[in-house]
Amino acid sequence: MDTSIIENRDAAVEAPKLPDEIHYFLWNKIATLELKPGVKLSELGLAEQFKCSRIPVREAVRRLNVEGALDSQPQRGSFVSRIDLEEVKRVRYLREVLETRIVLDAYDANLLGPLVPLLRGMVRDQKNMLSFNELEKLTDADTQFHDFFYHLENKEFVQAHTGRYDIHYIRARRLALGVERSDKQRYDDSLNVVLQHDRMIDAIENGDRAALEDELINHFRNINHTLEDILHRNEFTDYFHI
Amino acid sequence: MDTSIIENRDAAVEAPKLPDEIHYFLWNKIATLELKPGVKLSELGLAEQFKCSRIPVREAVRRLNVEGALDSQPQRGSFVSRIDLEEVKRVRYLREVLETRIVLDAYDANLLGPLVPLLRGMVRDQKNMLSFNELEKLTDADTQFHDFFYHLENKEFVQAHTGRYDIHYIRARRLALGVERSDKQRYDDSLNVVLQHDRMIDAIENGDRAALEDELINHFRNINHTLEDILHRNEFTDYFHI
DNA sequence: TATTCTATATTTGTATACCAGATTTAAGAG
DNA sequence: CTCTTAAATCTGGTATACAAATATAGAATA
Repeated sequence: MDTSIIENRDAAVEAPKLPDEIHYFLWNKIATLELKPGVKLSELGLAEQFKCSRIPVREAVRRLNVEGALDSQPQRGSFVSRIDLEEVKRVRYLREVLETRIVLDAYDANLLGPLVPLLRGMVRDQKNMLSFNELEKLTDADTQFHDFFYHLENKEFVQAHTGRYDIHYIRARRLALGVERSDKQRYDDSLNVVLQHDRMIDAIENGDRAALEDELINHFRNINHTLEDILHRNEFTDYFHI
Repeated sequence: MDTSIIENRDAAVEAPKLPDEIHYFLWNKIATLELKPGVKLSELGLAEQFKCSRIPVREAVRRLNVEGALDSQPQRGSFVSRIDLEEVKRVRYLREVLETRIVLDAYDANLLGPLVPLLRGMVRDQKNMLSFNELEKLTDADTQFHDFFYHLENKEFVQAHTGRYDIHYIRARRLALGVERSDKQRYDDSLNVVLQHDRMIDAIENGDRAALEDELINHFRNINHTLEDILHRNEFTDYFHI
């Protein structure tokens, strides 16, 4: 009896399938704007790049189409989608409603008061990053600051609906926060974000629920103002849809 | 990868494609429970059914996998997914937060007061359907009643995040409201729904915002109770995951 | 009878080939 | 030099074929 081969299907760590790898690769390239909106790709070219046939490539491409990252047109090609501002606005609204509710629920459950010192420390770190002009680190710290509340309420799953995986929102946020803007713009925006965090904690400390809600809603509307500013300056207009 | 060639033309010629048709057909069959959870399909069998090759079928199947409607396992087959109760609970939470906010926003904008007679008429119609035991019509009327508020606030897009296209939530709702339950159960549940609608309008009429919010939250939690009831009776246990 | 082994059938994953339509290129007329 | 037009090229859509893994049914065995 052959007992050398132990079959343990459930515990087996499945290797990522080829279409998944291709999808992941392209999604990241698109999300980071490394592949610019409007750029033309072709299934055959991708197949050569990944040294496989068109079939696995095609599966990844079709999935990217469904996700809105690619726009494939028969007999023309597959194009990196332009950023859909309406979609960004929709996601921003969802984030305003859902994340505001989660923070306020934590507030109403009296979870936030005892955490004020911890939150102050997080914002203090953010201020230090700002003073050292570590804006990349600050962006990550901002993300962590917000994730903190999701974890506090065990509502991590909601993040899937607040733009974390939305290719349009992700690219808009990158444009708004990333290296595409000038150093002064990035510093001003980052300072604004940190000051907003400070005022949120003030509201928590003061027991001012309405002020906390206002600060939250205003905070999530930042991206609207930044995008309007970018479009007003006619920067990156070819990155956007219409 | 060539990123130098930027295609500026965004032609938009839409034609119904074979994979889309197959996807739509299967999605509906699954959503209506006509294809029962756990049933095995095969790409080749579907290809024969649709009189085409496996390629278009495969595209539809892969998309259904991403959407959670199918679970394809290599060299085993493609199985209609069982209903994921955790996913249903997640979607129910999103609906509670988002739809409650939308109705309360309309209330705060003083849009609902003048509409009380209209809302009363809708509920009166629902009561008539109930008295004539037209439960299918009543289910549609319930959907319309809720859609009314989305349209009032121009937030139709939010419906995409409140279960309208979630295959697990849709099937759970169908089990909870549909012909799978006994006539008495369906009548009792429907009566409960209509009475809840009535109490919402009462709260609007009385200017009792807190009561409106409570009724809304309670209303969206109905499905939890119904599903617990179904599982407690050991009905349709093979429809659910674990 | 119950269990194990084996040949066969089934199913998904992938490669290759071909098609139809759109685009690009280049030749030719004015 | 510009415009027209037809051939060449590129691209996604589909069909067929094969490979690898799994399931199934029947035979062989204890």
